[in-house]
Amino acid sequence: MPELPEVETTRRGLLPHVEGRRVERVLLRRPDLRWPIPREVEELLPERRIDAIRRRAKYLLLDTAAGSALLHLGMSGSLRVLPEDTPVRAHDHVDIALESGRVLRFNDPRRFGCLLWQAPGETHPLLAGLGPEPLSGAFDGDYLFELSRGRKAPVKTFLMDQSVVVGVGNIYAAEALFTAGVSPLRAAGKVSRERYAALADAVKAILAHAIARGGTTLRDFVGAGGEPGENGEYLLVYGRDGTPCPRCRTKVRRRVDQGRATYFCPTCQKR
DNA sequence: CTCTTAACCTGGACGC
DNA sequence: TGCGTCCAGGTTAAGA
Repeated sequence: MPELPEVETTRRGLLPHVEGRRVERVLLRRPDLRWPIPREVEELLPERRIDAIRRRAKYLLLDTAAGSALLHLGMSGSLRVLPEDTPVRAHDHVDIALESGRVLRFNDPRRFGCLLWQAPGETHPLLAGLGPEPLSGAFDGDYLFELSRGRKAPVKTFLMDQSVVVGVGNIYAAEALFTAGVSPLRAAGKVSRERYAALADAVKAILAHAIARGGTTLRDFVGAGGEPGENGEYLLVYGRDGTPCPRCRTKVRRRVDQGRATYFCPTCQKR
């Protein structure tokens, strides 16, 4: 579920409640999510102050002097700040209780998310090899153009490859390709420099707008205060097969490519 | 290297 | 009401 805007929305919602707070205790209701939760989470996090909450790609890092808790929301995860006596619901897997009387609660029905640990000064293997942040200056059309030469895989797959650029998932890839007028099925290596410039601009604009609207909620996602994101109402093609293209009124098409549903306008996206 | 596919897991929607 | 099938925002591991 959560792509960059949803993770960033979560980070911003957690910030005022979590940053600078001391952890009182950690409660694991199961020993694993996608992977086993390392012992450092239980052993090193309690009594530590959370100095900062950072986002890298779709990961959140809770920084302490002893190291950083590394979280990923997977497809269905959410992190909320709640009063500590809030009743537990299904799939509430982890509580990080704070001295403030509130609890940071990790809920994840499908358990594709993870909670790992990064030692001070180290880079977790999952963070090594990630591409640039899409909202940074390191990401632009020329970067995409140069990196894509010779690539035969579809440009949508290329755009969702976290070693190419981070944070773009199935929803925002479809939206950006539509906005840039690029066919999701075109080989990445066949897209022109001009189209990549438009695509990079579209990625930046679409992600920034989605963050401003608190992310997209299709099913599970809620922000740190439990509120759904409002960006779903602004999607142009994702999930809208059969409805008129907002630009030319041709019916938006859905097809499955590389095992993922993709949505596009066959008239507007030919390049 | 690049690319493709299966796998992980649960729940909701839909057809019969 | 119940059951089978398909689908879902992500990522990795394994194989070609």
